[in-house]
Amino acid sequence: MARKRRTAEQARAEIIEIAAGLLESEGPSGVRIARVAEAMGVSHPAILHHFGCADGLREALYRQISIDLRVDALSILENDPRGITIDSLEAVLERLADPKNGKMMAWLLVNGRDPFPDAGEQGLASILAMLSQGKGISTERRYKLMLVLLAMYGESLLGDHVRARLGVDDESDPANFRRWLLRLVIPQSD
Amino acid sequence: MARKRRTAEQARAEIIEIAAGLLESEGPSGVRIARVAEAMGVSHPAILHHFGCADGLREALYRQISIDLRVDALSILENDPRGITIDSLEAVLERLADPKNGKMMAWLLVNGRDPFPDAGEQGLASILAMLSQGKGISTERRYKLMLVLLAMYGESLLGDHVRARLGVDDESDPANFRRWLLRLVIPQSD
DNA sequence: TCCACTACTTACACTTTTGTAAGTAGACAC
DNA sequence: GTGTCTACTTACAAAAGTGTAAGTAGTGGA
Repeated sequence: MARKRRTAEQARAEIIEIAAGLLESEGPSGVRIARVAEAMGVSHPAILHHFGCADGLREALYRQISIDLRVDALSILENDPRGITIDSLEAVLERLADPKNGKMMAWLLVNGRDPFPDAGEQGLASILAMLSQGKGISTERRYKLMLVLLAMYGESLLGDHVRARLGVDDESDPANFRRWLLRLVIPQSD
Repeated sequence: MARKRRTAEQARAEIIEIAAGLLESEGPSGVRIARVAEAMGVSHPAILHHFGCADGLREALYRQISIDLRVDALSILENDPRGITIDSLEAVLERLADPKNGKMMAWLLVNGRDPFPDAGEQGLASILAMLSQGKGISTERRYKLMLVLLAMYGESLLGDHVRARLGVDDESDPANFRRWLLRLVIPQSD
């Protein structure tokens, strides 16, 4: 059989990427070494070669997803030359609220994983600083931060479902909702 | 072997209850007919007898969980003789935000299930009425409702994780947060 | 060009999970 | 009591999923 040879690093990355895709498209039962190997076009022992055992792959997938979820959103803050602005915050919220994140997050949670493992607190801390405007953190401001985070994670998980129940099918509603929320918690941001 | 005989209805209810318990305590891999049968003290074909196949059980479990999630919270509104009050709303939020719901919800979502299937809109509609105070529903008020719902579902799913990241370990914090949130969206409720 | 390394293959074995066939026993009707 | 119904049992079979052993084929270095 024609064989494609990757570096170990490439292979591991590709396997995880495909496993993540299967998780999203087929649900948890798509994350099996035989299924992943099939989707990737390799034999299933090739997967075992790189991850040791089936749970090894899942473990690596947990890690990668939790990293992606964070990096994806926070890289915006780090890369915006103007620093933290209302616009960049809004972009962060958009990423946080992305329904694609929802399924991944749900998988982590239902498997008892911490969705925020051992990362630097950079992201939360900087948002916090924005909200507290250098005056030190009050309970009020912390609640605002939690509200925004929980609402956006809630949005990613079941925003579409809630809108369906409320009979809303305006495509721009999620964006409007995010903007409304930012103005609610940062009043001077009109 | 000593045999306990239930009605078909009782058996199905008991099986689902035990399966739900296993889902919470052992995660998705606990929901297998052999495991459920063991926990219930029957042979595994007994499960198949009532649900046809393994997926039949899971399907029934999806249904039951989505019903329970709703009924649990909304029965408070329906049973409170004073009608909808700030206190009863707060009790609803507490139920919505219960971490036990989180795992169940996550399981529904990661398996592509609608967490709010085909139920009467009673619950949401009555909360909506409370927020709109009979004046008809504005976008502002709908956003407030969505904010509360999404934040509380977010809380149920990962409130504890977010608090851990922010270094909060005050046990009464979730309750305080809920009260703060209600005052934020219903200003006259101090 | 040869060699070492290892990403990958095929073939097989094992375990886990699901499903089936046939029969057993508890409850209810008469 | 006798009989019918069906919730449940045991025993077996099939399938799915995982893991192992041994060998093959790319790739990079000498």
